Amino acid sequence: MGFVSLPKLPPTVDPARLQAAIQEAEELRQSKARANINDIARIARVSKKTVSRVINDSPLVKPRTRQLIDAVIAAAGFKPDPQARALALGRSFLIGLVYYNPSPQYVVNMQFGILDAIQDTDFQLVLRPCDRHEADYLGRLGRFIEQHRPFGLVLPPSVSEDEAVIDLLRSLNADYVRIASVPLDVPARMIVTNDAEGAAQAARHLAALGHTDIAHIHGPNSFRSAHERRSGFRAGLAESRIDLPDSRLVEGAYTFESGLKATERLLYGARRPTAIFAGNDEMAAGAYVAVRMAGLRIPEDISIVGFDDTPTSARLWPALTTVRLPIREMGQAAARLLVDPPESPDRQAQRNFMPEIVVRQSTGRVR
Amino acid sequence: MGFVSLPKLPPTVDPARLQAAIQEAEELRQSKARANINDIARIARVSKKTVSRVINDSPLVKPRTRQLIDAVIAAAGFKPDPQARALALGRSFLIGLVYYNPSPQYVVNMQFGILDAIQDTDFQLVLRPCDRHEADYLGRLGRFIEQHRPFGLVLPPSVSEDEAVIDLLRSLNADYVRIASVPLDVPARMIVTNDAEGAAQAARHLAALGHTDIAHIHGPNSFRSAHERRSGFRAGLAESRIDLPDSRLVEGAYTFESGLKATERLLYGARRPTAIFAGNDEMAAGAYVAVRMAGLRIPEDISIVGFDDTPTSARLWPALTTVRLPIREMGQAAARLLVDPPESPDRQAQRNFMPEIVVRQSTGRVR
DNA sequence: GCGGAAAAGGAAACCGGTATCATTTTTTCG
DNA sequence: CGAAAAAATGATACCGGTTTCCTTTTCCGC
Repeated sequence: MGFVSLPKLPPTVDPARLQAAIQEAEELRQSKARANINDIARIARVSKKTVSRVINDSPLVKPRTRQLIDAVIAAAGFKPDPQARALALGRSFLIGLVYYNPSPQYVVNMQFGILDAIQDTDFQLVLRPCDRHEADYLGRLGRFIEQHRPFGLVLPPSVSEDEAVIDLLRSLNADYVRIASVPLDVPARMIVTNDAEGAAQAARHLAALGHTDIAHIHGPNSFRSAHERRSGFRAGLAESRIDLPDSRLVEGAYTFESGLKATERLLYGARRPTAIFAGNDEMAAGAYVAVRMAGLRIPEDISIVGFDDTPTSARLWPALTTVRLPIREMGQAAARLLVDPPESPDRQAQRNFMPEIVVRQSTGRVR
Repeated sequence: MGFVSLPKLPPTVDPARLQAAIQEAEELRQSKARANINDIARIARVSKKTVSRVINDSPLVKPRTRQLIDAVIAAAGFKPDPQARALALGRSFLIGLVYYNPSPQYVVNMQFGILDAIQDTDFQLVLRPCDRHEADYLGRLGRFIEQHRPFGLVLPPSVSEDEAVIDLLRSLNADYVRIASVPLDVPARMIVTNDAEGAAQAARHLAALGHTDIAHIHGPNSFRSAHERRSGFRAGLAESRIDLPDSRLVEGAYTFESGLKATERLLYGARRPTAIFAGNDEMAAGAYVAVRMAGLRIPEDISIVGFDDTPTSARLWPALTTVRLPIREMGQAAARLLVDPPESPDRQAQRNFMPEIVVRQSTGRVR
């Protein structure tokens, strides 16, 4: 009769030794403010390199050893010092958010998104606003990167389209993720929003309400999003055979004031449009003021649509019909792309975001 | 005849040696990505400790030596590594902004203020939003501090009043500056705004317009600012012998929605007030919507005053009369208090800020 | 010119991790 | 069973600064 060959059990750590080590680790925790890797190594009776391997999930540690070290780490409440790791690794645990001066709502949402993603990790979010009109804005950014060696950078729209910035980052070998309305880079470095489709939805909505005389206040021509939104809007209108002549286009700067001025131009032109699609909510807010100053009503006299769905839109009266961009989620996805290891399933996370129209009270049937 | 005793010239560094060192430093700059303190020491033919002394402005370095080392540092483009300094010093160069979820406008302004102050320094701004309603919010904050040993923390109103947070910071020996409407701490750790006086200005403005039937939507009772603004407003009205009975007070939450709800309560009460003072701009924006939904006009039927002067106020229509709080400047002052050495003249900078009323179009004479 | 104090500077350890490479242990297999 | 191969671990240097403590210079009055 033969012996059944039992599957070999993984050799387990000597319980007595484990207990003793845990005991010692807990005593350490009481006495000393903060355990370091040497303490852990001493208590577990291994070298600090082995502890380092455990910390970094190296596969070269025997399960038995790992179990012991993990127990000691937990009992001692040890957390590796980010500063020391940063020094040794030659890169810090900072995630930089680089932005020009967009609407506060937008930045704040993006910030929250990134913070969601790095919650409870060693990563920290640092803010790097920069002024494109300042002569040395690239120098500033470059010095920051050389000095602090951030783990990665998130580039929201507008910065993401600045090739001078990208060239700088490449030359400094810095990791980054670009957020834009068109794929400007390899997929691993991009979060893409289909702004064109969002704008088309706005167009369909206005068309369905019977509007035919429609104007569009677009963002600066140097912004890809302005392009995408304009052409998407035009395409959406074309589906209903509505024309968007150049005379119905006004360029704004994505700011409240520019929206106000642009709307005034539209209102006092030859024929007043019955609907205005603003390139973002800020400009839509400006349009509201211009319309009111002209003594007109929203939406009875004129319908207005925005883009972004920042909290502003719900604060306006009547509440603004707008195209929702999931900014927070996008920030989260961008940060994950930086932070999660490439083979991680999270790394496969959403990289394409589809805007969606949110119908509120600023649009109505044409009279 | 006596010799005129000339003031002894400080011994100057040997020009030849200086030139040679600068030359060498510049070559280094070309060749190597990044100079470190050892390179500087070698080129200047001093020990790294002496270089360290120069970096840290120690008075124990002879002017001649300092001149030489400074020249080498400049020629080599050397900047000490913040990570390494942080490790050695046991504290990082991070300034943490800890906040609950206030209005985005407020946070963004505060962020800009802090960034103004740490511009071109090694300090970085990191964001630490926290949710007071989460069970472990103190634990999270504590772990952050123990792990990252931030240089200092800025606590805007509301967090600044949370004694549990303060106790935690004290126990962890963390440096902080509190921003609040009353002096809660030693002057070196406080930025104080006189909210009561700001609210009194609002009261005087409304009184001057002939209003006597006035309501106030105040912030949560747990906020000092709500207290200060309410009592300041009441005192300001009292100067004109106008009463602010408890029946004219409604508690809000400093949010848009709460402002809307509170205003509805006021409008549908027994007698409609002719003016409403909202505790902040967000609630004022909510009041606008409630007033509009009730079919009333601003300011003809009802005057509205806000507080903070966030960008929102100018985006409303009609533009909101509000009390301006110099949030950005306050953030700047708070960061300076943390960053500038105590004996620095900047440290004597403004610590008390006086709000100021900004009259726009949302207030008018009572009918 | 000399002794002693003060000023200036340096050697080596340290902060808390990681990397390289050699060494020890374990496994595999003839 | 024993040798070679593979796996696991450790000794030591290193990242780039600061600190401790000791040595050398400089300055001063006599």
